[in-house]
Amino acid sequence: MVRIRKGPSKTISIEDVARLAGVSITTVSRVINKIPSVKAKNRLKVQEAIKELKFEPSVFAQRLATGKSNVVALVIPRYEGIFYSFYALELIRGIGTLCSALKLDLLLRLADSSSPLNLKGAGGIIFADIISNRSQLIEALDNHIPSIVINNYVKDLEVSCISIDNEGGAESAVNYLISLGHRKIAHITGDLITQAAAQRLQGYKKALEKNKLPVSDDYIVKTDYSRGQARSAAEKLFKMPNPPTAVFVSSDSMALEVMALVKELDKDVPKDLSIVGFDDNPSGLYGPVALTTVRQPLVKMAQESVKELSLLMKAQKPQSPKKIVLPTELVIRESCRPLKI
Amino acid sequence: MVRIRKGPSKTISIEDVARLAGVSITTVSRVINKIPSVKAKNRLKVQEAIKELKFEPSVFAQRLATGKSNVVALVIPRYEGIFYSFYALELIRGIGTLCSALKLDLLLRLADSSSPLNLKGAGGIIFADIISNRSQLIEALDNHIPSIVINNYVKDLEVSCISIDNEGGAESAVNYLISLGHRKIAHITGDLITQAAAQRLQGYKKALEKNKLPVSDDYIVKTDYSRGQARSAAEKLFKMPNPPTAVFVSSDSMALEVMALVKELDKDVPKDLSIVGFDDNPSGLYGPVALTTVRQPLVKMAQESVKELSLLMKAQKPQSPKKIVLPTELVIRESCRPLKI
DNA sequence: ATGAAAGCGCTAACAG
DNA sequence: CTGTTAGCGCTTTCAT
Repeated sequence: MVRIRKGPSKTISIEDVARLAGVSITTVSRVINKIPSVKAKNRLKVQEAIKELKFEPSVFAQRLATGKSNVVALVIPRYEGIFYSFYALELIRGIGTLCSALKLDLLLRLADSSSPLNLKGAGGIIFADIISNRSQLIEALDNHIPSIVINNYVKDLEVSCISIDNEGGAESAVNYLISLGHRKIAHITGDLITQAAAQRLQGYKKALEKNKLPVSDDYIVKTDYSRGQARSAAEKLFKMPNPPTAVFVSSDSMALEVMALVKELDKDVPKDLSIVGFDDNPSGLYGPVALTTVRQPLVKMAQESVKELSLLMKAQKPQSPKKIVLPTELVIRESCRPLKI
Repeated sequence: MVRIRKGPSKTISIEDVARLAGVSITTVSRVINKIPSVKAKNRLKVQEAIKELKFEPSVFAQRLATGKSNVVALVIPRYEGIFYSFYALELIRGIGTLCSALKLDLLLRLADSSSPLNLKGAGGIIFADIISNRSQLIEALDNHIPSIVINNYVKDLEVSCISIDNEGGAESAVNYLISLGHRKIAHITGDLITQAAAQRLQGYKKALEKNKLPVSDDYIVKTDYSRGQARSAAEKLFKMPNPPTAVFVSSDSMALEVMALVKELDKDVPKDLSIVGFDDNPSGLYGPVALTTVRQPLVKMAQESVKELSLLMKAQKPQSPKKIVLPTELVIRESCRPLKI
């Protein structure tokens, strides 16, 4: 804990402003809170006094008095596979930008698993992904703190969530491959502890099944989202007696790794292997072969969550939770090609 | 849907605890603040009451009463080249982790240029990079808010800063290339609006000069740190009548792009071009040719900054600022080779 | 349209 | 060792 103002520089308070402006502190408060019922003349005097004194109302006093807080806590699992990604940064950027636009303070909390959440002071909470920290979400809900979950469809709790149609996205990716004539389609998963990776796997299976194609466990290789494991996964696939002609990879960064490996083996993408990623990470654009991928609206999800949360925070009565699933979009570029039969 | 416990949740205050425990609120306050002078018996009663009521003191009331805050604000320029990087994520992770260990709240503020900083409530500020937001730093200093700057050596202000020896790192990279026999060494810079990129350019020049090698502007290509511009830069270099045999690139992610381009042109790293990057980004490890690079202690810098700041926040008197420059380390891998003469 | 006064929940002298 | 009593700076009835 720290002494905010030291020594002689006493904090200027609403009272100083009132004195200088020659009005009551109530009037000053009204000006601060933009309550219309203040005479224009007084309003002006107060505003001038505020400017002259460089007065800034104490958030702590305001919050004490109102019981409201405009602090948004963003809870992100301190989980390597998640945190180290294009995804996390996009999220933070999207949320950070909108928070500052809406004058909300953004509190960042890297959550280690299920340790009790420190709720003090947050007026609202955004849970980014729920990985072994479900109890924190429940705690927040129990305490009636407006909360919203993103990138995770939570169906069994009364909480708003905004997630992404991972299953649909995966399905469309695999359907595309099938439409190109591929039959031997492998899937390199992300970390299945995340809902996104699990859903993408589901989508992959679903597409195969709907097209009456066999789902072989040999063609499904699990990873932790890291490039290292993506590489091993791809190596494993290539060594198979009956290797796939196409692969759907659960993230772009892993897909790029697979692509790199293919080249090292003196093979060609898409000639020898068609690849579809997931994310629409800009990195996919730079290589010699632009990556075909599934675009997911990360920034939109982030921003929607802030908007939605700020609504919840303002609302007087508890709102009925919304469950939003954002659509994805297949972005066809150069990493796939029709299979010659 | 699972129904979460609902009901009139009046905030329980220190007074409720006092009543239940049969003591005064002062005693409760003492227990909360771990002041030893409370009889064991009372302490126990209070602790039980706290547990029973699930009481959590209001941070706002505490801060109002004490004038102290344990909130650390992290100010990051909302600057694409910076923010979209390995660097930003490492920083956030390092700072976030240590803050939660030290029970400090982390407020994230994406700063758009020089808009006035909203100081309210922060007990301390970490400025990550200073890009066109110098006025915010000065504002913080003027208000005697403990502040610390990282990744930027600010020599003309009385503020502690922890930066990285970019110049030295660059110099050692180029020296290494020279020791390998290279004479035609190019440099692809980062965005020179950042101090890091500017210092790396300086280091590059210095190394050449010390070795009596000519510094040619043609060999220095400026970028904004993006992979796209890195690619163009490399293309430009290759098209030169007298192309370089080695290139020092201001970031690993750009270096990887250059490497990719070389391969596309059916040339080889390091046979046809030696490359050194900067960052020690794990991505550099995965390709067929591991990237030689300059390791910078990003996480250490982040963590040191929190430690240092928490000291400043605790200190009663203003401390004399420390200027720390963290060393880098050349990590030799496979992307360079001796030049045949 | 404005002001007086009563809190918001907690800490910090200052007695006892 | 413990309780009483002022505030901290602001919002919010309730009068005026």
